[in-house]
Amino acid sequence: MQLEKSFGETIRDLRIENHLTLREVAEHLKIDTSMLGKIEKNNRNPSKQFIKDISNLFSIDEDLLTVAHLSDTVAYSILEEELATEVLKVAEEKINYYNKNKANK
Amino acid sequence: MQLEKSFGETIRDLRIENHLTLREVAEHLKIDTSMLGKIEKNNRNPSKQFIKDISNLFSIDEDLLTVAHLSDTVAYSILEEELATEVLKVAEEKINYYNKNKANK
DNA sequence: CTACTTTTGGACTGAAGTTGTCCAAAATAT
DNA sequence: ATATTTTGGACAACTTCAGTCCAAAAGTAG
Repeated sequence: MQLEKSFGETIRDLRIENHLTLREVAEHLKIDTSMLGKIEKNNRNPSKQFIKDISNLFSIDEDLLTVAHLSDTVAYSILEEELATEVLKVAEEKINYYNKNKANK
Repeated sequence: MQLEKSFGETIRDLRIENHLTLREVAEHLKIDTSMLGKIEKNNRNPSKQFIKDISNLFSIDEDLLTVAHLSDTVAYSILEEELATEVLKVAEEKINYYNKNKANK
């Protein structure tokens, strides 16, 4: 798994590897070229539909891109905090606690 | 550390332990009573200033409440995702990567 | 150099979300 | 029954975000 690569970098690299331009990919996905450019530069968020479509286009696992995107969002939201690592640890405990309780509803 | 307690529950419990009403605490913090009630119910976000002030009021570590709040936000944002745990793992790697690179700027 | 294509980013609009405030109903306590 | 506390709806002001359009900048090729 490509650890440090952002969602935008990931899909840009995929596009380059496939020798496509922004315009071409945007046309396939039926979105604005400028929009795609911004997503690649992490200046706009990809929608769920976008992730689904582009995964499909490049035949790559949708979960992989979903994780790339959501982890970007989470990381970015606490990047400047000294307590970031602690925050993640506690967040994980809360999620586990939530899922545990959801199980025996 | 109180794992599963949300930020709101945490400060509500602190208030009850200290035998104070919403109105009283709100007055100390110079905020609207209704606002405080909503924060305790996790229906509104605490501001940084709010966290600072209420930590001060109850003489508890500000970092503890900050972590409680931020972990709530992070957990809530990915709670419904199957991939939540994976997301947190990758987010942590991204944060470490970011901090590593910040070190040797 | 010129013509063409791609990439980048500013500007804008409407939609969606957030904050803080006020008020009144509901719940609780005296 | 009266007081107080708690809850939550409604609202305006404000911020944020998505998506679109356009033009300048950067890159490519003749």
